[in-house]
Amino acid sequence: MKKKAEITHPEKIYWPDEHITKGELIEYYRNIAPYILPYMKNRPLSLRRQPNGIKDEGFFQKDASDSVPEWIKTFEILAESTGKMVNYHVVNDVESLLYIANLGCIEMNPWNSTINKLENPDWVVMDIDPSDKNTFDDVIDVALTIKQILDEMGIEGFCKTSGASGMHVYIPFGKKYDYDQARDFAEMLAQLVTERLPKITTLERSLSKRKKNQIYVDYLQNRIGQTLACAYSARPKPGATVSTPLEWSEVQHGLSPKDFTIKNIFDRLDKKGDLFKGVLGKGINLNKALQKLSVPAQD
DNA sequence: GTGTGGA
DNA sequence: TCCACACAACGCTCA
DNA sequence: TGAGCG
Repeated sequence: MKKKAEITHPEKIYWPDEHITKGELIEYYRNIAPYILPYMKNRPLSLRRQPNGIKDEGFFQKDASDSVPEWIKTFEILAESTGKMVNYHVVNDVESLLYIANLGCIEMNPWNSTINKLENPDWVVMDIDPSDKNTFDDVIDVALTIKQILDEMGIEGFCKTSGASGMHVYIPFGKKYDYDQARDFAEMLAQLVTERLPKITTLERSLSKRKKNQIYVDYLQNRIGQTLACAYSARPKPGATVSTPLEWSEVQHGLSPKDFTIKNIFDRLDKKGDLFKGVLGKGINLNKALQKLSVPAQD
């Protein structure tokens, strides 16, 4: 059985403004594989496919078709709402990654948990999702406020650009808690953020009810089956941006998510390495963290 | 992006 | 043989 | 039950 992704239509234009081709996307994933695979390994994958490039709205795909090659790993999960089994792709190696990319999947969206422990996420994620009236400096302020709260709890968080207009802050959970606990923790964090930044943040999910210049702090991404763009995933956005892990010292006004692209990220990785490693670490002690928050330090 | 079915 | 066409999500939340 | 949302 040969493990070899066949690449079709490499000359097809995916980013017309930049004249970036499908072949260049495939090359990006071939080179980024050592960095991105740890965050995709053994996770069910939601595919967002845009086989006609980023100007096309594309479609989501969860169920691997019957025609999936036998060397591609898949994993069946019951979809509660339909009662049907969904056979998810699982990408554990570079050839599988290239197979998925060749389907026109620009953006990789893995679950927050792995197939051997589906109910227990590896991390909590805070999704900072600005309106188009916010500046990226607003997004930075929200990320720094989350960082401040995490500092007060004595726990470490990891920040990345989403590659689009927002940022993601990950907190390692080490498969020690379930999705309900992850969600409750994220909701509490989001609540604290809106208390500290009431002018620019909201927990209101409905777009029509949100004030125009408010950032939605989305804690509901911490549910089974929910996905976000993976660290090091390309995004179907102008400039061919990449969701890029950051040092906290870089998270300051003036930073732009457009600075990190499939063309230039490798220079950065050569210098800084994988800043997201800790996300897969042993995970926080939830009780300890919550105690620190409710009992202010005495001195 | 691919598999199909009818012209 | 060619091409038009079908098909490729889920789950929560709120009204 | 259905529309909205990510």
